This record gives sequence, C-alpha cells and structure tokens, in this order.
Amino acid sequence: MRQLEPTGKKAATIEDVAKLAGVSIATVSRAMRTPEKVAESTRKKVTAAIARTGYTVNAMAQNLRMQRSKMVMALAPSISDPNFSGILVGLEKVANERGYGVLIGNIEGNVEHEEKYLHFLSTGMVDGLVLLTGHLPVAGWPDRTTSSFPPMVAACHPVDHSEIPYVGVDDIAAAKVATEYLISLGHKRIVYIAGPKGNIVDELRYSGYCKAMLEAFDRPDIWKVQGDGSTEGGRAAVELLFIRDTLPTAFFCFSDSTAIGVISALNSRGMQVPHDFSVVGFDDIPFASHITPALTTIRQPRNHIGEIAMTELLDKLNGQSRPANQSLLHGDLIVRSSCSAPRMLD
Amino acid sequence: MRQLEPTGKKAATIEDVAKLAGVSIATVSRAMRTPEKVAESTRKKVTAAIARTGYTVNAMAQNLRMQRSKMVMALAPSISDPNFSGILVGLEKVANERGYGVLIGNIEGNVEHEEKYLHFLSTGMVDGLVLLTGHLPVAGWPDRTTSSFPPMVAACHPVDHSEIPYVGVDDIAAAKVATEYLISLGHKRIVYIAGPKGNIVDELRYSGYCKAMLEAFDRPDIWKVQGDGSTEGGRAAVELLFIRDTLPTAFFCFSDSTAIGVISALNSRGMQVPHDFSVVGFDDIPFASHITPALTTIRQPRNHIGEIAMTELLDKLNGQSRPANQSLLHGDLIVRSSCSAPRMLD
DNA sequence: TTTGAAAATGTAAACCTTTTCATTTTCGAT
DNA sequence: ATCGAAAATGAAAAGGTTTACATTTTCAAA
Repeated sequence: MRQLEPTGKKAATIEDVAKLAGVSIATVSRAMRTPEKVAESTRKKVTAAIARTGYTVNAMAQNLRMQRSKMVMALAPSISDPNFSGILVGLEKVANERGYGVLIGNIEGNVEHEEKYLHFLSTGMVDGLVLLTGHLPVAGWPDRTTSSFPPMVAACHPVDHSEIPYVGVDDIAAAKVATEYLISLGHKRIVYIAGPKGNIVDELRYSGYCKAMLEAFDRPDIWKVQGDGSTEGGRAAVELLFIRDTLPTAFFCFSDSTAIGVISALNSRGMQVPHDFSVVGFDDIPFASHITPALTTIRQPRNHIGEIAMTELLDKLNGQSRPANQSLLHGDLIVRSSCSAPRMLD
Repeated sequence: MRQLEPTGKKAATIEDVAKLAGVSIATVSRAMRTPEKVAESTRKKVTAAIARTGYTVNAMAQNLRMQRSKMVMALAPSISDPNFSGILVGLEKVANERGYGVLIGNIEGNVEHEEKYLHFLSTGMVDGLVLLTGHLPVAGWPDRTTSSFPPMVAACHPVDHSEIPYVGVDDIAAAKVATEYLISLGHKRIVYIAGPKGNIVDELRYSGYCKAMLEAFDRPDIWKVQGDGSTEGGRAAVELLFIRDTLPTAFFCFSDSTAIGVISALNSRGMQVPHDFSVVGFDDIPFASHITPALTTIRQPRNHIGEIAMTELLDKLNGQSRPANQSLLHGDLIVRSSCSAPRMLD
C-alpha cells in the first residue's frame, strides 16, 4: 500500500519528480543513488522536488530492475522454540541496519512446509536463507554441487554433508566446560541426557562430555541416556534411569528443556536438586533462572549468533567476502543453584 | 536468488516458455492464472513447456505489475516477549496458507525504529501491517482521517483513539473470572499488581478485577499497586507492600512475568505460595507451568489471535470484507497450584 | 577565441509480468 | 457453404526503476 502522503492521490513516481525539477528521470535516479555524479545545483532542485512530491522509490520496480529483493528468509524449525527469538533479534537487527527485511518461515515439524517456503526463493522474493533447521530445505538438494546453492548460512545447527557456512556456539568446548564443572564439584557418575537421535548438535555436546570424562578419569564412566530435547524427554530419561540399580550423582543435559524435565521428574520422586542430584542444562533459555532451583547452564549467545549469521549472509549476497566456513562462538557457563557436591562419596 | 534449476544458466522467463510452447506470452500467463480461458490443448503444451524449462514466475515483475507485494509486516514491541512467538505462529500460518510472507519488525523499545520500518510501507514492500505495539507507528499519523491509513489490524493491544480493528483476548471478562476464582477460594483482600502505567490492556484487566470485587462485596477492598509488567516490577511491588502494616491474602497480577516476580519476592521473604499467599497471573506463557508452584493463570489463545488478526488483514487487503471492529476471544482460566484458601480468615 | 577533455545530462533499453483491446479461429445453426 | 456469436489467441501497453551509451555543457589551457 503506497501513497501515504497525499490522501487518495496516487503515489508520486520518479517521473513526477523529474518533471517538477525540470530534469530527466535518469538525473533524478542519479541524484539519489550516486549524488556525486550530479551537479550541486541540480541536486538541490531534485531534492526539493522529492520533498514537495513526497516521493519514495517503488521497491518493486527497483527490485525488478536490480534483480534482487533485499529480503532474506529465516527458516526455523519452530518459532515457539525459546531459543529462536534471541537469534531472530540478532538477525533482524543486522538486516534492518543494512536495509534488508527478514521474512520468517516456520517448519513446525511439517517437512512439506519447507517446500512451500522454497517458493520464496525460486520466485526471487528473497535473496538468501538463514537455516536454523540443521538440514537443507529440500531432500533433492544435497546431491547437487554446493556451488549451485542460493546464498545460505546455517545457524545453531550445522548442515550435514555440506559446505554451508555455519555459525553457532562451540558445542564441544562448552559441553566440556560444563562437564568439568561437575567433575570439579566431585562428581564421577555423570550421565549425559541426550537430545534427539541423530542430531548433530547432540553428538557434539556428547563428545564434549566424553572428552572431559576421558581427560579426568582413568576409567571414566561414560554414560548416555537417550532423550529427545524436550521436557518430556528429560522426564522419561529419569524414569528409565530409576529402573537400574545404580544411579548417577549428576545430570548433564542436552538442553535446558531437558534439564527442566529431569528436575521435575526427580522432584516428583521426592528427590531434591541440588541436594540429592546435580543438574546442568544447555542454552540458558529465558526461564532457566526462574525455575527452582535456578538452573546452572551454558549460555548460548543468541543475539550474537544471529548478528554474525546475518552479517555473513549479507556479505555473501553483496559479494563482499566469502564467509569463514565456521564461526564458533564461546558459550559461558552460568553457575546458578542446581549443582552441589555429590551427597555420598563413593 | 533465482535460477535454482539449471545450474548456472539464467532463470527461465515467461518468454522462454512461450517460445517453447509455440504461443504468445499472454497465453502462457493466462494458462497459469486463468486456465479456463485457454484451450485444453494449448494448456497442455504450456504446462509441458513450464515443466521442461523449470519456469517459476518472477515475483518482482508480477508484484510490480499487480501493484502489491504479497507481504505483510508484523510490528512487535519486542520479539523476545514470550507472548510474541505464539502470535507469530498464528500470523505466519494463515499468511502462508494464502501465499503471503510475514516480515517482522522489532521495535525493542527504540521508538525511532518504527519510522525505519515505515519505509517498508511507503516503498510498497509490504501491503499491510499487524500492530502488536498498541499504538500507531508514527507520531504524526493519529490526526489523519482513518480512511487514509494503510490496511492495518491491531492484535493484543488495541490502538488508542483509532478505528483500527482489534483482535485480542477479552481482558475485562478474563480478569473478572480470575478475580472471582480467588474470591471463590475465600479471599477478600486481593491486590491487583498493575502493568505499565497508562497501558490500555492494564486498565482493562484492572476494570475486570474491580467488576468482580464490586459484584462480590458490599464494601470491596479495591487495591492496586503499580508494577510495569516485568518480573522486576512484580518483585518491587511486593517490597512496596511489605512496608504497609496490612497485607493482602492474594495477588492478581497483570502478567505472568509480574506474577513470577511476586512469587520470587515472597519466597525470598520466607513466604510460601500458595500456603501463605495465593497468586494468579495472566498470559499463560510457556513456562508458567514449569515454575514452582505451577502458576494459575489466564491463557491467552495466542495462535488463535494471530490467525484471526491475519485473516482479517488479508480479507481487508483483498477487499473481501470490512473486519469487525473488535474480535474478543475468550481466555481460559488455567488452574494450577499457586492458589489456595487464605491461611487466616478474618 | 578555439580546442579538447571532463563533467553533466538525456535517451532508451531492459527488468518480467498482466491485461486491455483487437484479431483470428472454432463451431453450431441456418 | 455461409453466417455470426463465442472462444481462443496475439500484440502491445503499462507498471517504475536503473544504467549503458550518446549527447551536450562546462571550463581550463593554448
């Protein structure tokens, strides 16, 4: 909807401006895009005419001519994921600063949605893609050479078997730090409550956990229970554990959601955290500090991840630079009150 | 970025299709948009040619010609607000079903951002606006006649002094239900912890609270303490209350965030919820059920609000209907464990 | 003054559609 | 076969820019 200014009248075009300023439309265009190529005097006339007509460029015409849209799409596995909004803030901030718009695409578990969103790419409605999904948007794509891909960057979840630049937290290092923290408290029987099966990020965090355990102990008790990343998955994992005769003294969880499930399940079995068990999460979602006990966790620099991802994408779009293949950000350990020394030493 | 199909080659245009099918570009266009106006036989030829060339329409050209963009913008006060994502899911769902894209605009406290986002409107990059901010995006606007506004709908926060259609929860009714619930438990001294000063939604919820109190008691103890909608605001309100000699037995809070602050402040003073005080929130944000005690609150039908808002906006854009001036949705009371009968009856 | 390079401006093509209006084709009724 | 209306198609304009190329203007040096 254009024509904000003169109520009812049609929006002014570059031609109206040109006529009023007594120059050609080319000069008007130049006065706006490359003012240094236009004489001072005419530039003033044009500026005045623009002000008087209330002219704003027609983005559709401009985009058609310039073969781009100044829009990028963020493809998210789920908007409601508490991790997403932080990333989006960062993405949006940088995009806006550079005159780009951010379109959002929400997969929400429905894979065929992806194909619908691809429409925005193929029709040229967006110039590039930020993938938060951890996989390429279409099943058929992976076998192409990567050079034929549209400009994309992946954030939070690296894309398997591809050379799409990735920006996210250094999961291995962060998971190692988290595990070492538990070890430093005196824990030995530390279980890793895993995320969704086959998830790359889960594998990275697990390997960070393993690394810490291997470095700390001669005969480490590497121990993993499958979860699915959700609160329910954390709860289920605990139930599973209680069937065994030995129990861990600490839980390192794939995500905060999982950790919340773990704590909730422990509570309903009459156990206290951190008195009876220690729990560490991952993500530092907004409510990690509001649950009881406040959750010790790894903070994902969400805004920063979004900012870097968008910066790399836009640089790529404007041919300014080939982005680094990986940008790994540091994830801080946020110590709150869900951990303590193990109750009974063995 | 177009040309997904033939690696490297330029994207096929309608002209390529026409040439291959042996018809004019007008016929190709008609075969796609109004197939009933094209002979069965040629339609087939065109379809085949489209398939062979991998043609997809160029959205920029189409939009330029049709004077629209098939994009709408959602202007949010803050992306990280836990209420926002639910709305966005609904907005996005309906928009996508109808072939529209959702651009997001994040004000995040910085009012001058609004003006930047208005650029998307004035350049015609978006066709309409969903306002989640509770006010018109530009200071100068309100004095115009509403007829000159671009298509807009407001969600969650009605826009003051304007006739912009609003869709949201019925705050008065819901607040009344929440208060009545506390009354039914036996509470008499119920304090309303308010939201940001001057906020319309806050006033509505307060008036719902008042209504319930007035109906229930002959000499009701109407009682309001200023907050600001945030967790910190809830905490501060409690501190303020403890300076007085009389205390309430129950808190009805403007938002869940506020309620969480209230509970947190009570806890740190050694009080137990719901044993010593009852607390009711508003919104049912995702973590309302995960805090301890699980929060009794009013659920905002966020997805639904988003869906209706987008439906009304798109109907408006396509001239299908003048939307109702207000669509008030019902907000359910979700009873969890943050309330009980007052400890000491008076 | 004249000359010539540099600076400023204008013309017109290109970007890719949709759609009006004119023209051609089809086909049933005479 | 002929006619005429209806159906199908095509030519061309319009939508609003940017920019390559051509042309005009400016201005310092001769």
